[in-house]
Amino acid sequence: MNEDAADEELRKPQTPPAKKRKCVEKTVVRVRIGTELGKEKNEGPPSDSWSWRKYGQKPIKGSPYPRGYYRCSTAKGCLAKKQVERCKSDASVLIITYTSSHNHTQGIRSVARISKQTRQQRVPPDSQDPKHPQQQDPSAQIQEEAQDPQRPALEPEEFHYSHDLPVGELFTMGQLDTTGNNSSLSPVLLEEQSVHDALPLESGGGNGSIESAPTTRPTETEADEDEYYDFFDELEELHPTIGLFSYGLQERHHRHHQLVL
DNA sequence: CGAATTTGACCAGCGC
DNA sequence: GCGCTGGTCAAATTCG
Repeated sequence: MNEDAADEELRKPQTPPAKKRKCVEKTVVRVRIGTELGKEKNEGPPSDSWSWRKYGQKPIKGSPYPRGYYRCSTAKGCLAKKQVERCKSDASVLIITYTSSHNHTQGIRSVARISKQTRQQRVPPDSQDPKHPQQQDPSAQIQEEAQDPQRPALEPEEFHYSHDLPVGELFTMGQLDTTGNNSSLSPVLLEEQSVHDALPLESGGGNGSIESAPTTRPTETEADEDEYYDFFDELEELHPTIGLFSYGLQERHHRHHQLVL
């Protein structure tokens, strides 16, 4: 009742609805997935801590893949939205654009456990079933949750989770224009880009490693590469979540190595 | 049967 | 001012 009314109010405000293309807080997250996923649908909506309801899909000019529009359905009246599309240059990369903020909180934090399972099974995240959009892609979940700037007030636990991970080598944070034209960034890297028209990126707060982390690794010999992998294996022993990250990074690293060769 | 998804139409911002 | 494009709505359809 009230919620419906509130929802209607939110959807039919006195101010223009959210059709504005400018001055919208956006956060762009790139998530590497498998390539098989896209053969049936645009993409399996990557999971995160919220429920999303799809309300539209549009073909995007210049991209062979349509863009899906999702609205947060976790809480009624939540204005959070996200757009999911595939990178036109790399179909295995999902580009998720978050807009607006959640007006609620939700704590689902079991990444470490998931990551361990993922490693053990060696099942690539692309095996997710498009029919089951939620809670399917732990790596995507991590990568998405590593940001979430639209969260109005991070709970201490969430804050710890989001910033305590040494994800600097996985994420490249930076600005990009709202067209998503970020050709200056390496296509083989998972990337997280915060586009805050009003809010500058947080560079302090102990997570400076993210920004200062290298976006590309120096050329390595095969011995170095083995050592590199061992490093991640050890990391995983120390921290399962890191291990999950390392898995993705190893994949990328290997790919990069092949490209170099 | 209710909820979620699909899909075409409509609307408004933006570039030329 | 016009056309293009992106974003949203809402009816129809599908799914659990």
